[in-house]
Amino acid sequence: MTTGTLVPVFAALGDETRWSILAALGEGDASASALAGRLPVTRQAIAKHLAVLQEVGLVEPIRVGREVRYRVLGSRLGETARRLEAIGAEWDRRLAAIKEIAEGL
Amino acid sequence: MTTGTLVPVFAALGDETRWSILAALGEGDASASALAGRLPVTRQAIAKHLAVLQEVGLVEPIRVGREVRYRVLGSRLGETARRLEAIGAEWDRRLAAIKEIAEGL
DNA sequence: TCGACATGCAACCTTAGAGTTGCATTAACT
DNA sequence: AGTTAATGCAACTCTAAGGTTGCATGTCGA
Repeated sequence: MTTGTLVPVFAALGDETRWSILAALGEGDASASALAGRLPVTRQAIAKHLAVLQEVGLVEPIRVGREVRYRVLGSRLGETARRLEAIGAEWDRRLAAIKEIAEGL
Repeated sequence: MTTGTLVPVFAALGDETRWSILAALGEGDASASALAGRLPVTRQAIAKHLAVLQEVGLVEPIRVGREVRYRVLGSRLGETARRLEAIGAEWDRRLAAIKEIAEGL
């Protein structure tokens, strides 16, 4: 699995429209044109967003005849979540250690 | 705990400089001025970033005399991670369901 | 009280990105 | 082959965000 850098993934997840796209894809794989029918933005705008999502591995393109359907990669979301969880835990550990020191234990 | 919207948190985490700040704060609480001494950006730029991080609950201000130190809230990172994990799991469940249907099970 | 250091506020610059329109291209289907 | 519907590419607009400089305000300490 492409464990690329984490920050761009968060940047990709930091946009409401992209979450709308992900939500729409949750109903089933769909093409940029199909998504444009359901969302209040242009097909080209959606195409750009899909490119961003694909870039960070959150989505996968699948050619079906003359169209390109996209599928959400839940595993990537899970992987990102686990890495974030690890970082959060690390901070808690540090805070606990600092607290002990502060309390003279 | 302020379980505000998720997207702004990701947007906040989607910037390299802010991660630098979080990393620096990992060494211990620090003020904007102190951070400016360690990072290649202005104090004011850091102040803006800290405002953003505080806005989404990733950081907490603590007045210490005439200065304002900031502390990372690891719990917020953990909370965000769990919510993302849940979403990822949900997607995996959907994909599994779709696969079953596709295979005629 | 006065100087030094820290924060707060405001105006400004510059670029990245979200969105648009328009056109070219490719590929399915009759 | 020709039509239709999809994608791909390019240029353009506009706003928000990251960053800067400058100055005002506030507060600790000698």
